[in-house]
Amino acid sequence: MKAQLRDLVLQAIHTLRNDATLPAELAIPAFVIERARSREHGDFACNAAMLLAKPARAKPRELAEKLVAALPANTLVEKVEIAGPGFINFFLAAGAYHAEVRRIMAEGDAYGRNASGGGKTVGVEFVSANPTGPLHVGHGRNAAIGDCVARLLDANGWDVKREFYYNDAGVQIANLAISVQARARGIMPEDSNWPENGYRGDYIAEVARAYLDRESVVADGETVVGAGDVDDLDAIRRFAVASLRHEQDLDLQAFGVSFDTYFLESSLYSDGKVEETVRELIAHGHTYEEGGALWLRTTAFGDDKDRVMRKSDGTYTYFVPDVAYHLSKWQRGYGKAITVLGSDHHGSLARVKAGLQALDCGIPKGYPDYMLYQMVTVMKGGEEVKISKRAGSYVTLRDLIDEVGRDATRYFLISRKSDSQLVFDVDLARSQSNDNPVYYIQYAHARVCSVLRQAPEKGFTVDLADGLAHLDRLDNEHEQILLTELSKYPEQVEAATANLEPHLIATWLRELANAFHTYYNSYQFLVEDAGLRNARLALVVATRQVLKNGLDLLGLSAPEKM
RNA sequence: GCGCUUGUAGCUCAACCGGAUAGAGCAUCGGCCUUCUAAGCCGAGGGUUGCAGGUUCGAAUCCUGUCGGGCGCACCA
Repeated sequence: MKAQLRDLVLQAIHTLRNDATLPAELAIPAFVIERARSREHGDFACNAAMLLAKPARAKPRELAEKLVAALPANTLVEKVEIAGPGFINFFLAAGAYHAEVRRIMAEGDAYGRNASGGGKTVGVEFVSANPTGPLHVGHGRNAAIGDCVARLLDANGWDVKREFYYNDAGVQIANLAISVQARARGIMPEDSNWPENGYRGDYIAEVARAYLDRESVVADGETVVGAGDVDDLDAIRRFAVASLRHEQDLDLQAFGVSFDTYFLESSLYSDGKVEETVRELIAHGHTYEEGGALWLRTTAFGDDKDRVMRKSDGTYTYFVPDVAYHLSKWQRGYGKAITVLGSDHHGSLARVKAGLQALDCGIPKGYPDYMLYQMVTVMKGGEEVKISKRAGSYVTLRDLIDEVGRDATRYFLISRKSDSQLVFDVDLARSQSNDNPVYYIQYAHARVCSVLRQAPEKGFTVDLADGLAHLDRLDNEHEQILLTELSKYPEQVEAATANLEPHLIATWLRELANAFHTYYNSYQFLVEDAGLRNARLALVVATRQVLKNGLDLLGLSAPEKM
């Protein structure tokens, strides 16, 4: 709808330029067509006249008059008004909304999708937790954001690859192995000889027990059997990594999130990618030696200080494989890449981007896009919760899912802008039976299903084709509001994707559900008048379809009964 | 100290990258079930958008300053 109106205004501007009302050399300003905030202002508003006023040296309202006079005739628009400082307000014909309902019915699950991605490949990297423990709430927020963004990009016609990157060989993993070994030897976290930075959670004891019992565990397509030998630290490490990867997979499965690729940091070393990256950086002359270390001149690419690549002990700092990893994304054809990252890591953005630019291999300047999210605080009974028994020092994602359910957890974690801090109120999410917003939306879906179940019981056949032929019977205010709301969905999908703001979908779905519930409470759908009845049923079935499509974008279920 | 980010109703958050009278939920108060599920609907109160300037037809939004949160400033990951 927006695009059509934009075209009309553009044509009007051209007309005015041709008849010299506007200077011929005048640049076309970046005017917007936007949804009117209030119904008195019509359906859409355009600010073109106000933006043109100054360069054309005309009064905005007079210019608006001329623009309106120059608008080509169109069946979409019923009335145009000029208001306020010079807004051009469009009132759409009822037929424009009826056409949208027919489109929803015809396109079904595809309604709201678009092809703007052109089938190009985008890599979305998210979660990327090291296998040192169960996933925590922060990983949950990361997973919810990453998964929804992936779904959004898919709905915009991108070929989406979901990727999980993890470190399976670094300092933290060594620490994990030592912790499990200590547990296997019967040492407790309270004991004086417990390793200094050891992981203290109960899950470490479970891994140790499974290792000693020679259990087998499957992770990332491989089976690892516990060797049972307390002194074989390498075997312990392999078993522990597999165990925790397996555990994280169960967490992700419970959360409804899956990946196309699990990328191991160690593979960057074994495939020579790290060495290759270092060679390239040296070859392009952006490195220097100082104090026995090899430095990268990242300040030449916008970083605030140069970074060490190879320490004086000969090992690499973590940022080198990070650059190698993102290079690998580029080489694997991810023309666009999005990395979802906790904002506590934002310091690493500049240096990774700098590293990629220093490679001078055609990677675009802003590559990759980062989505940063702030920390999550969990509240329960008015107090902050910091501990879970299993993990010790943090609240696990699994705790939340078990306590408030998958849908509610996802909704709460996705419903706020990612760069603001999030308070997860367990009591609100759980008292959920009543207050939870996700139920409110799902209930609207279930209500439509219920109406359709009731129809035959009342002796009515549901004839949607007849309904579509009688959409002009929908003339009350609530129906108008609902029709308008439905037509916004494609715009919402576009906006949420363009700005990487999945919470917009969550917010908007609530508005759609509200429009439906209000309608439901004001009018009976199953009325005697067949034309009216079928028209109303067509409208609510279209509503159900859009609710379902939106819920699906957030990875939420659309129940038929509640 | 420097950098990133954030500040909107009592609480949790929106506001379509500058638009018209700043909107929802929770909480509070008051109404609506012999009619398709009351997990719902309707109404009321509640605001100097942290503060002070600036930019212009117009600012919660952009700029400057200032105050308060969060995070980061390693030859750690």
